[in-house]
Amino acid sequence: MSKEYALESIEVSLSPRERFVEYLQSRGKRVTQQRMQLVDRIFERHEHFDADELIAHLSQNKETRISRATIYRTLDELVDAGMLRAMSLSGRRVYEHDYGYPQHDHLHCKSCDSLIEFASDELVTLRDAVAREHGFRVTGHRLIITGICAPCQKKQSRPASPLDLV
Amino acid sequence: MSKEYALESIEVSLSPRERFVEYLQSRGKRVTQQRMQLVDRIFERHEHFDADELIAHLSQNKETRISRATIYRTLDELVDAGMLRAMSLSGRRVYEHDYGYPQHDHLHCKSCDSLIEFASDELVTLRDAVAREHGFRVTGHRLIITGICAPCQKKQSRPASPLDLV
DNA sequence: TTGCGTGCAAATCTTTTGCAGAATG
DNA sequence: CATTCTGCAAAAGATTTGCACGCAA
Repeated sequence: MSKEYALESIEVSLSPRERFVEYLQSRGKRVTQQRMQLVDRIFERHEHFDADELIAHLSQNKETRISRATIYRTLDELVDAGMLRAMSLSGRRVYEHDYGYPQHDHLHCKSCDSLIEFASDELVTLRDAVAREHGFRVTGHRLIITGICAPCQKKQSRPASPLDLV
Repeated sequence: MSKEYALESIEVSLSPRERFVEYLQSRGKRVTQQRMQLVDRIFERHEHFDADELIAHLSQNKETRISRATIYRTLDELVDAGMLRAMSLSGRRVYEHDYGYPQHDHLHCKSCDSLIEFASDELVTLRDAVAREHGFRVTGHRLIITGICAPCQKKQSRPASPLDLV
């Protein structure tokens, strides 16, 4: 998974933890240890991750050993809360921050599987224009540009993953 | 899955079947009944489909009963041949024609799950500009705009599918 | 105290794979 | 005739679910 960050984070008034607590309470859901450990862990640093990576990291520490089921359930809640975005890459669900982080899209390298972020206002303008033509009410979008990143071009085309699924 | 077509098909010199045969032969692969029945069926009409829909359709006819495994294997070959494109929507792999059909992107309605196609040259220009800035060599892209389509807006927001996964 | 949440294991769902027999070149 | 393909069933990988018990409110 990518370790490249292309963008600066943006200012938010509540910490991710506070924001999640607010969300849970507004829905009559409980503020549990597991949920708190998960938000903390997830927003500790900005990177793309999947459920397995999260489980692997958390289970290193005896204190934060959380079951698979709970992790999947909590990830869904964070998506509902609008704090995470999910996309699927090669059949696997990948998450990224959607709280305290600006709208952006990705360049996906087929060779090393890294994700490079970029932001484009023009894209949003274009998107809205297309939607308007179709009487479509936009709630979001996802653009993934696939190809080979600069470092991999130098390394000379290494075999890419078999299925170029996005 | 969507039944809406937004674009006109484009002229191609070989029929999908001929094109696939050419591909198979160029790779020393065999032209089997199953493969031929599949290309025929798939290119019979332009729509988005997944492996299950294909299996369901084909097994209605005793003559074209093809095993799941062969269907998956052939879909991969058609993708390799550049005749189909795959994307994943809500965790399921969905295919569409990439032969005899122009480059395009989609509006995806969260309410009725339909896919509406649109083509935009500007988008390609924008894509190439972004990639150039990053020294990225583009091989393709996928843009999915999510929201609510015009018909669904009228029907008044019906509950959307739980996971807005793209 | 009253449920909601968690962990566990089993169940699902989708796609992949090993292998023996069938079909193609 | 030599292989490649296919079908079957089992395997694999990811995510979901039922249920009994524990914990938050």
